[in-house]
Amino acid sequence: MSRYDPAVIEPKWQEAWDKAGIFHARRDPSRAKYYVLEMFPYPSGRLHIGHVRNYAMGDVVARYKAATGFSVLHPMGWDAFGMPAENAAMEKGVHPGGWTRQNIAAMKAQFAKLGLSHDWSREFATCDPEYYGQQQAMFIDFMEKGLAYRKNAVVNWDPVDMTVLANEQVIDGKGWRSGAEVERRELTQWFFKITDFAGELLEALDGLKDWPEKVRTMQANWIGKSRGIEIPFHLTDGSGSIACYSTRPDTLRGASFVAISPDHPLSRRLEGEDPKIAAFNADARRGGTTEEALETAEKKGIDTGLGVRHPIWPDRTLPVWIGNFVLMDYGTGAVFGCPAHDQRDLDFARKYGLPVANAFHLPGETADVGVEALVPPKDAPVDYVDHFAGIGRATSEEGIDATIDWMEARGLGTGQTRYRLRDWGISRQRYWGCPIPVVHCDACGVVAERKENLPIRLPEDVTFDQPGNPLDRHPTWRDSACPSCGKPARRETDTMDTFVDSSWYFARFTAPHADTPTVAAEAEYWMNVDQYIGGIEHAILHLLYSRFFARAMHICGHLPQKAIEPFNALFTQGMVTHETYATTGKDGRRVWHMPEDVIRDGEGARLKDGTPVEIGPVIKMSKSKKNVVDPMDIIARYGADTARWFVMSDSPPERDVEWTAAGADAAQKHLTRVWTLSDRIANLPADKPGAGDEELVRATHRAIHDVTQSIEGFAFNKAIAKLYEFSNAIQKSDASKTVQRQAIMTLAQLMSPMTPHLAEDIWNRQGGAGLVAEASWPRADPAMLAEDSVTLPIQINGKRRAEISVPKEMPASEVEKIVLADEAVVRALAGAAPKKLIVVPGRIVNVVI
RNA sequence: GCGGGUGUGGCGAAAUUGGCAGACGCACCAGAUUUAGGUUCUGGCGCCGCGAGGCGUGGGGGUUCAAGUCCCUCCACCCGCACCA
Repeated sequence: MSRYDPAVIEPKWQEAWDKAGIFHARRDPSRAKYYVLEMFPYPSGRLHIGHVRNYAMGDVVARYKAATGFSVLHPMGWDAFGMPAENAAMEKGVHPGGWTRQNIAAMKAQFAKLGLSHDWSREFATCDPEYYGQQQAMFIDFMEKGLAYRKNAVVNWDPVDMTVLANEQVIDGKGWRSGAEVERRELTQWFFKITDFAGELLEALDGLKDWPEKVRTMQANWIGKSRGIEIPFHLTDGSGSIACYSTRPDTLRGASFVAISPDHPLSRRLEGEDPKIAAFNADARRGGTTEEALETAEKKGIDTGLGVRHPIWPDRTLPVWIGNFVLMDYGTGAVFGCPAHDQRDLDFARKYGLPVANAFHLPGETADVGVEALVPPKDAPVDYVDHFAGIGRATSEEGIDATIDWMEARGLGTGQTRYRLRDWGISRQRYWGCPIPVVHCDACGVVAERKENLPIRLPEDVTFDQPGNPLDRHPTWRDSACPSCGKPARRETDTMDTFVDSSWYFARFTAPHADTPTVAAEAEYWMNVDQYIGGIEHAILHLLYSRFFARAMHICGHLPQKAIEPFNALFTQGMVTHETYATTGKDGRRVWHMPEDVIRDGEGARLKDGTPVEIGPVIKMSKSKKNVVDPMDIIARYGADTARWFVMSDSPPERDVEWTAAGADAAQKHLTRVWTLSDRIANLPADKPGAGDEELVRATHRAIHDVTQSIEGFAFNKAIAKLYEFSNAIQKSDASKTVQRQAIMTLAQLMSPMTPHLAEDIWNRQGGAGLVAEASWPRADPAMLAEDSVTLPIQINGKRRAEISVPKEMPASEVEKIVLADEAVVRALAGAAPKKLIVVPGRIVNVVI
């Protein structure tokens, strides 16, 4: 009698797969391809359980698709540039490259233990010069096509670390690392022209049928299309005009002031003339850009003393204010305020005593706005007051359309479609990123490197003992020659945002070591990614950037037209959560404890030394709350198959799943049971008489059908439930050895996408040919799915009262006879005839009395 | 504020086109095996009720022979965006 021992069988089968090389993707035009991709990890040094869930799901898809005959591409690599490596360099004095390489090696060893069907022959890290050199080549292509350009921009500047910070790295107005108050600085930065594609990126979302609705909506909101009109308001002093953008020109009658941003050119000019304005603007700029700061920020303004004429009624003069709430980088940086129909304008008007006049009323009402602005839904009819285009009762929607037409026809404004989306600033004052391949020449200006000089490699000899970008203070790296005139020139020392690296890696996997970014034949065959799997946290940035990049790559000839939407289907998996455990320390502060240090019994929990522990909410695993489990510990204790089985078993894949020791124990018990069952079947006498053979054969086909359907529908939890059912059926069966053996082998096959090692071992012990990983997916025989007889529930007035068993094909008239003769029905009818008798063939019967 | 989503036993969850609510698993209860068990096996397990029976898918209303599923309305929670004119 042997025992299920994952520690023995898992390495064994991993080695067998490796030796057979079965996960190497090969371009095979005679077969349909399937490209499944999980978002590649940042090489932090350790896998976490969320990775396990993500890759386990991808592995189910990859192994299933391979079994059903597809030529599968399932690659893996490393998103290897980024801040943590530089932080490690600063804190521990190691080199970011060495640190990253070590982490990659460590994580790769961890990956190996999971038994995933990745094609490691295509592995690369984004910090490989071979990879980022091609990225630099594309940057030059983008420059030539006008997709990459330089401009001045206001950025978050950390004065201590001396670098630009992304918005996400600014917390409460302070640098996340240094804690220094972040300044807003104007710097010349590189941008990608994603705004050129705003409309297309928005419209194409409709075609992404296999993306989560949520992600599509989030992207649509992010792109933020609006339709409006730009209206010049002429200054009364004749010195020009202020262009205001509005989506509500129908409310022009109620305009009572114009507000401009502190960063508006006019505002800047006035700063030099009026110290009070200078002070106001400086104060406004200091205000943090964090959500909290914005939410609590008071709407403040200062009267410039200037006036503008109302575009419709030129004899009316509106004051021009500077408002701290007016954004320079949306619209024109200037708005007209209509207090009656905008709450913010109303608050502002009340505060500074500006007039409030309705542009419309709700039908049947005439009262003017008080403390609450009147903003009805855009499809609700309103009665316009004294409208210049003669509009009476109309919806706001209609009012806006008519107003724009009327004003455009008279040259009073220009209809416009605008987007919130802004160009993607990619410059980072960092060492550990892809160098931007340009040089600065005193004579020629900014010049792209020659492609034959690529890759522009990062220098190895750098120090991190001072803040700022080591590339800036490197003695020789910056020295270069101008590719145009040959004179001495300086290299660009900014590197690219790491989101650039991850915006095209999926395309690079199709030809990972080519000396061009992609290879046409490979991209043509393998693109698109058929199934992409990752976290919802990338719903906007990564996925939007990738969609932009695919379009830009297509324009530069690096991807076929069909790949401009690179991900056919997207799946966002839920997180792995865990209970939290806390005690209260001497200073009254909360002390968190790791699950491995806690003994959970019944309702309570205590530390291993007996101290009672408070059980906290089930939340995403995080280092700070210490509610983490290490996948390597889990594998050492339970095996990879148990970990994989459990993270997919309890909850639907898109939902969070709670990791519990009890759940993991249960998963392992079940796998042990299946293994033992296989062992028992193997030891059955060959001439064992078969009782219930047909029943088990039917159950087998039913299981094939149900599990296949569930995997196809990304319902791994349901697939696992069906597998439980099937193994229970085998357990209870008294069929002949041949039939039981067939059933357990089918079970192994059906389990193989989730628990590949166990499946392989059972397959092998039952004498299956070759590797189960290479076997064709079983097919359900439709004849075996059809049942001969069905159990029909009988309802009386919609309540279930009895059931009958009838042949499946029995005509309704026959069923009716049986139903009317049924004891419960006879009793309920008490001699009367039913009002109605509904027979849904094969389904249900309802007797209405 | 805007947008998206979710509400089903003690818990995680199932439930083709409207057709037996609670599959499967966890926890729990009972029994058996065991020197012992945080083992294994068997059975039970929505709620109320001794029972007959009644009630049950966030609340209320509606359509239907029949509603977790369709319609109206209200509530709660979660997520995303948010001074976007």
